[in-house]
Amino acid sequence: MPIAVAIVEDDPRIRESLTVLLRGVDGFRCVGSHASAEEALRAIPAEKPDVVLMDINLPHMSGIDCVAQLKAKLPAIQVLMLTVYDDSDMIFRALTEGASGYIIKRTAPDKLLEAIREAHTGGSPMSPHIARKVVQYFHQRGPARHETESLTDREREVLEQLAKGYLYKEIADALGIGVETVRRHLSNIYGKLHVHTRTEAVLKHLQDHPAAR
Amino acid sequence: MPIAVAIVEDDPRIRESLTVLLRGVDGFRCVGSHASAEEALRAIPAEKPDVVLMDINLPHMSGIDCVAQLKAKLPAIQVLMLTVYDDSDMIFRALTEGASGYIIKRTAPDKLLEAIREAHTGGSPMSPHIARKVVQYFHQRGPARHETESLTDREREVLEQLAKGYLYKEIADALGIGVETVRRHLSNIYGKLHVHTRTEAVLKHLQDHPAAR
DNA sequence: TTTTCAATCCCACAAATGTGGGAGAGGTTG
DNA sequence: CAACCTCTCCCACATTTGTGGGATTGAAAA
Repeated sequence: MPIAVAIVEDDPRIRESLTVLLRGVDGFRCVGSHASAEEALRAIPAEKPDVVLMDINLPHMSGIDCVAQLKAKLPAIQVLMLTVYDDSDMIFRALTEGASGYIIKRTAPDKLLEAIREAHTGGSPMSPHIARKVVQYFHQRGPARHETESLTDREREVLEQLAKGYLYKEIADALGIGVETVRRHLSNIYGKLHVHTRTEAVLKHLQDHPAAR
Repeated sequence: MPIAVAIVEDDPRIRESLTVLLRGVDGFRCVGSHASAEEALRAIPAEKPDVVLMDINLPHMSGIDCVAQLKAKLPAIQVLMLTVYDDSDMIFRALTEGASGYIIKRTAPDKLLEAIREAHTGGSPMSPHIARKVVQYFHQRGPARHETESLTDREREVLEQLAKGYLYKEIADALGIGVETVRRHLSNIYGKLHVHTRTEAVLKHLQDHPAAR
């Protein structure tokens, strides 16, 4: 069963060469190619591709906005961003909007085909240079200080609720305890973390738990 | 000029097979292989490898702590985590501690060599499955809502300070205005963001500015 | 010009938060 | 057993934060 691929790319030459590439290789099927985000949004739901190759720089609506709308309609679809830009902001925006991978355009054909295969099997292919930008995001936020290590399990639960923005009353209800107890826990937590305000405690929590929200 | 590689891996068989692989291929040079993090920390500064292959699951000190100490001593070194685990927490901790890439162990030899090359040339090779975990981190935090768009420039400045955990007094000093003005701004900001507490506002800010902080 | 709006500040009141004290129940460890 | 820790709750007080009502200035828009 070949992988159904749709292309969204405004440059006719690139669009053509991608189509030809996909037609000429076993295991792939090109089910559509579109010159604009608007056209893609109209046609793709009917084409039911497994993977979409999406240029970022499209005439009216950007590829990023197109991903957002496409994923809203078809959550299961895998979108690979295909671009010449390696701007960090673009990368993060595309990823948060639901893109599965991010490939730079001058990637060799065999690598591109491999990327499509990987995206289809649940992977997230990224050009090494792009991946580095993503990794730098984690480097930049600095190592976890593990300051929340000294907290007890219960205290960690309280802190987690606190980091969601709940009031003491709401935390108490969520954990099935009294507000006074929440206040007591927080007091102890603040002491251990060497902070004096709610926001500081939340920031320390977020630093120690990158994945949490 | 071959790429100098050091290995940190406690399983003697895997360590040996990696060493043999690197010795047998042009363009690579194995400058050291170590069975423990402690041994690696002692020896690697003298071996001056370009790239370190680091197992995560080491006997005493974990590979993650080893990366942290290694990067502290030799900031320019590139560390590739090599592991069987694809636990999200492990991945994020390794990356924040300074690892450049993250490869699962059952990767084919030619892919592994390519990963080492990529790491050496400034890329960040990640197994597709690992990359997907990283991408999911961005998906999970959801698309930026752009709710802070309606804020004025000044209000955005205030919110940014707020998100650092400062007291109103400190924000006022930082911006050279009165506390009353800060309170007024915050009041307006809360109205626009439809929140009623400091923490909720900070969370919205962080959602709109992933890279911030 | 009139109107609108952002930014600045003041006041007052209510609500939420931070900090100190104490205390009892249950569990673990030496 | 005694010492210690965790979790639970109560009280009191100070501080910080949230909300409403004003008011002035200056710049930009109608």
